[in-house]
Amino acid sequence: MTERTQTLLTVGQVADRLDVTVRTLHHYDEIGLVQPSERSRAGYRLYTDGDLTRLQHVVVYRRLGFALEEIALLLDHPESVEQHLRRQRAAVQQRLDEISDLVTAIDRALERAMNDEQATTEDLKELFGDGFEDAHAEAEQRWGDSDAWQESQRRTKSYTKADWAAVKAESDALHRGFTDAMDAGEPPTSVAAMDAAEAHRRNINERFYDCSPQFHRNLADMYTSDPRFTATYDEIRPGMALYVRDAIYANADRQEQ
Amino acid sequence: MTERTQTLLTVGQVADRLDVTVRTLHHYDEIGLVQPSERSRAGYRLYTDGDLTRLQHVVVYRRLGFALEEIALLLDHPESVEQHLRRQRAAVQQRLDEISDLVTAIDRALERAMNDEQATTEDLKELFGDGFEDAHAEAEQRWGDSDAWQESQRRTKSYTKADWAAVKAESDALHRGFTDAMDAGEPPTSVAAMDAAEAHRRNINERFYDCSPQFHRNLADMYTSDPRFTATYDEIRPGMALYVRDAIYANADRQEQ
DNA sequence: CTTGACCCTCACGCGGCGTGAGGCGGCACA
DNA sequence: TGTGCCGCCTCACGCCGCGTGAGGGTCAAG
Repeated sequence: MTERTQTLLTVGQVADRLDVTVRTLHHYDEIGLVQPSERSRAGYRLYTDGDLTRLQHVVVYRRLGFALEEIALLLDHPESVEQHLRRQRAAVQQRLDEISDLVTAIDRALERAMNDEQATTEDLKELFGDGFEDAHAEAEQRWGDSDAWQESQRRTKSYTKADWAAVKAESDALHRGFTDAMDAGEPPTSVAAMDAAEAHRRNINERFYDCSPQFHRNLADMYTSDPRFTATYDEIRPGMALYVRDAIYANADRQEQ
Repeated sequence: MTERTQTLLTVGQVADRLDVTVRTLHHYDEIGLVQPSERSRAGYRLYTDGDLTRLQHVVVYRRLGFALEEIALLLDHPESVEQHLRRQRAAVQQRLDEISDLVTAIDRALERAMNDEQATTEDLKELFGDGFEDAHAEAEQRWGDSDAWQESQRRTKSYTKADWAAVKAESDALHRGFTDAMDAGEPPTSVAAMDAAEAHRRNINERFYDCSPQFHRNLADMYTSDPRFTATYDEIRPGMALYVRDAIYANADRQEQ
């Protein structure tokens, strides 16, 4: 018969042709996936056309996302290729879905990050007036070491302008809770006033830090002892600072039972 | 200030809540990504709410496909989140494209596998007549050890029904090459006959095995010495087997110069 | 005979955990 | 007061698909 003059290729040449690395060829050899049919006397791997064909198949299947072990199965049992392809298609389709979900998730995250980017000091001034910065600095002085302050800082750091707007709105609503009770002639010990106080406490819990009824009393004291807080409240309604303090105390007593 | 009564959670509890494994928590602790703020006297990891929050962020970013190292950066530099998100979106989008390419690639592969599944013996009978099986078996007997036969087997194993149909069509065309020359009164040594022989040789090269002009002579001998081959050819045109043999010899002589 | 481009064989590294092994701690129930 | 059992701890190796050297041989050209 004829002596087939095969073209035998070394690793480097094969690597170039099939666009894989030499290390990859070594690896496939090691695990027995594609072993060169021949070796030169010096031990060089020599790949025949047949080896190349097999390798080409491996490369294709790899691109289709098959694991090397599976590829070995496929090459040795060509009859099961179709089944495998179906399964693979399903798996890849699932990954596709996951990733496209992922893209929309990232998009949503981006949207949030863009629309609601961290509130700037400007934003806060706009919402709460010029005094905000000073008040904040002083509060830091006075309460910076406390757990409550630190937790508050941690939480509010990530507040967006929208969040702060909500805080402002909630704050206004809480004030209305008190003024409504006042205007209706209810005493600070009335249920309406206590409910307003409780809403206030819960809002602090929600937005800033854990505020127990006991701690709420401390706040209440501050509203009457610190003239700036007093002024802020009394500007809304004369006597409101005192009213709020008493309501908070009444509520704290109620809550503790 | 108030004693915040934190709810401290052990690894197992955290794992359940955030749907990660305990090992994952250990890992994050090891690499310093999320370290529990506290430990019990016995060394149990105890996670605070703050730890949980951080962990929650990690879990989200992981789902978005970030590497742990990147996540550490993101958590420590929240201002760069948007940039990262953009980059990540681009990367994920690219993967999405790749994978959807992959799906269509698999689909094409599936289509091929379905439409062109390996030709069955039935198909071959249909194309080449009932004698095919016997002829094949005998050929195996006679030539099974030869390189040419083995290479032929290797190649034709993956031939589809469509391939075999093409082989049949090519074969018919080659026969016509010879009969046309015969009908035109050209001798087997004519250029037309030699060209037909050369086309025949090249077709074998293409479809079955390396067929040198020298080896082609062996085939030619077989066409006249084996009555079944003779019959096959002579059925097309009386004297064709001989004509073909001579044309092949003439062509082989021409090719060798 | 040298040079430089290849080739070889170890053998470790990476990312993100999985999966034991071997040994305490904590809590319920007897 | 034991006794189970579950959960926690700390090593430490394994996995996949190679990347990346180190340390040394081979081969063709000049």
